[in-house]
Amino acid sequence: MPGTARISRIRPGRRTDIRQQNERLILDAAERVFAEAGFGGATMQLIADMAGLPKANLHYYFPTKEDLYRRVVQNIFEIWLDAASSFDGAAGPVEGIGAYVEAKMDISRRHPHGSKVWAAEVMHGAPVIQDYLETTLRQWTEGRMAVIQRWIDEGQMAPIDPRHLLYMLWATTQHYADFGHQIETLNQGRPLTDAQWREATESVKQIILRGIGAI
Amino acid sequence: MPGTARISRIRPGRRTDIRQQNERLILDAAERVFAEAGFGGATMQLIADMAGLPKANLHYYFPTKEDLYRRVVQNIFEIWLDAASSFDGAAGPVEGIGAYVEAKMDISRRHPHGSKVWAAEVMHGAPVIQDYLETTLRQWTEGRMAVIQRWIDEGQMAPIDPRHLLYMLWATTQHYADFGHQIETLNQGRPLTDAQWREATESVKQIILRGIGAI
DNA sequence: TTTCGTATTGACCATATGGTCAGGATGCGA
DNA sequence: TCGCATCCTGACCATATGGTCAATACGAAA
Repeated sequence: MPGTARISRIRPGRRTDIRQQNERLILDAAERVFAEAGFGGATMQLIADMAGLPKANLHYYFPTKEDLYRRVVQNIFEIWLDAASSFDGAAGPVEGIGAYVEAKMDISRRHPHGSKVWAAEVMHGAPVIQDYLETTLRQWTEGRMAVIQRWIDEGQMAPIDPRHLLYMLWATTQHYADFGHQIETLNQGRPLTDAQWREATESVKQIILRGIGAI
Repeated sequence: MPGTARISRIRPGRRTDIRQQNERLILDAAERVFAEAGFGGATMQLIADMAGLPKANLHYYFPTKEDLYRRVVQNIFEIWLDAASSFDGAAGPVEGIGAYVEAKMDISRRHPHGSKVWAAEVMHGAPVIQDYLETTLRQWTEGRMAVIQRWIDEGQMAPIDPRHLLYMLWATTQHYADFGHQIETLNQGRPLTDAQWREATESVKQIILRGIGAI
C-alpha cells in the first residue's frame, strides 16, 4: 500500500483514481481521529485537517459523519475477519490457535486505531454494526467453536469451553492495541520494540496453548 | 452501600447529607452515560435527566463536564485497585491469581459501566489519568511482578514473563465488561446468567493457572 | 475548442451544548 | 421569629459543529 500510495502521489493518476485516493486519505485520517477522540469527540474539521483537505470536501465523498464512521468500522471488521483464515485448515490447536494469535497480534500492532474504533463501537452497544454481530460474527464464532470442539473430541486439547477460549483469544490480543497507551506507559513510556512484540506474542501463545492442554 | 442509600432516601437526612446524596446520584448517572456515549457523546443534559435533576444543578456540584468525568474515572480506579488485595497475602499463584481473577470478574459484572469508562479513557491516551498510570499503576504493577517472580523462583509456576501475565489477567477479566454487549449478542442476546458467569470465571482461571504451570 | 461530468471550496446557516447567573427556596441554629 | 449558609433552577449566552450551497476549476472526450 505505501508503494501504490507513493506512485499515485507522484502522478495524480486518471480522473477515476482521484475518488479512490481521496477516500483512502479521508478514511485513514478518520480512523485515527475516531480512535483518539471517539465518535462524539471527533470533528469533521479535525479529520479534514489531518487528511489535508477542506472540510466541505469530506462531505463530498462522505455525506455525513456517520457515513464516514460506518465505513471506518466496516474496514476494520473486514481486516479482523481476515485473521480467521489462520484458524482454518489447521490440523490441531497448536498450529491453528498459534497462527491465530500471531495474526491477531499482528493486527493489533498494525491497526491499533482500527482496533480501538471497533472496541469503542462495541462498548457503546454496537449502534452501527449490530447486524454484523448478529450475522457474520455469530456464524464465524459458531464455526470456530465447532472446530475447537472437534479438537477436544480428538483428544488434542483439554475440554475447555470453546466460547470462553475464543473470548480469551480476542481479549488478550486486542488488549495490546486497545490498551497500547497503558502498556507503553508501563514500558518507560516507550512503544514496544520488535523483540518485545515477539515476547508478548510468545507469552500469549505459551500460556494459552499450555492452558488448554495442547502442549 | 445500598443500605445507607435506602436510609438516606427514606429520610432526606440533614442538610449536610444532601450534597453527598446528590453527588452520588449524579456520579451514577454520569458513569452510565459516559460509558454508553463516550465523553464527547455524553451531554450534561442527558446525565441530568438520568439523575432526575435540572442541568444547572449538576454544575452546582460539578463545575464542568470534565470535573464530573474526572471524578467518575477516579471512582473506577479506586474500585479497580481494591481488587489488588486479593493478590496479596497469597501463598502461591493458585490462591493469589485465582482470587484476583474472581475479584476482577466480579468487578466486571458489578461495574461494567465503570470498566468501559476506564477503557475509553486509556484508549484515548489517558488525557485525565496519565499521572495515575505513571505513579500508582506503575508501582502496583511492579509490586505484583515481583510477587509473581518470587513464585517463579520458588518453583510454584513456570517462568512466564510476569508483565504479560498481568496484561492477560487484565485483558481477559475486563473483556467481560467492556465487550459485554458483544458477549450478550453471542449469547442469544441475553445477559449471562449466574451459572454462566461462574463458568466464565472458572474457564479463565483454569486456562491461566494451567497455562502458567501452577496446576 | 467546446462540452460536460466530476471534483473543489469558501462562505454561510441552524442547532446543540457547555456553562453562567440572578433570583428564590429551604431549613438549621440563635 | 430572624439571619445565614446551602441548595435549586429557569432563562439566557457564546461557541462549536455538522451540514449546505452556489460558484468555480478541471480534464477527458468529441
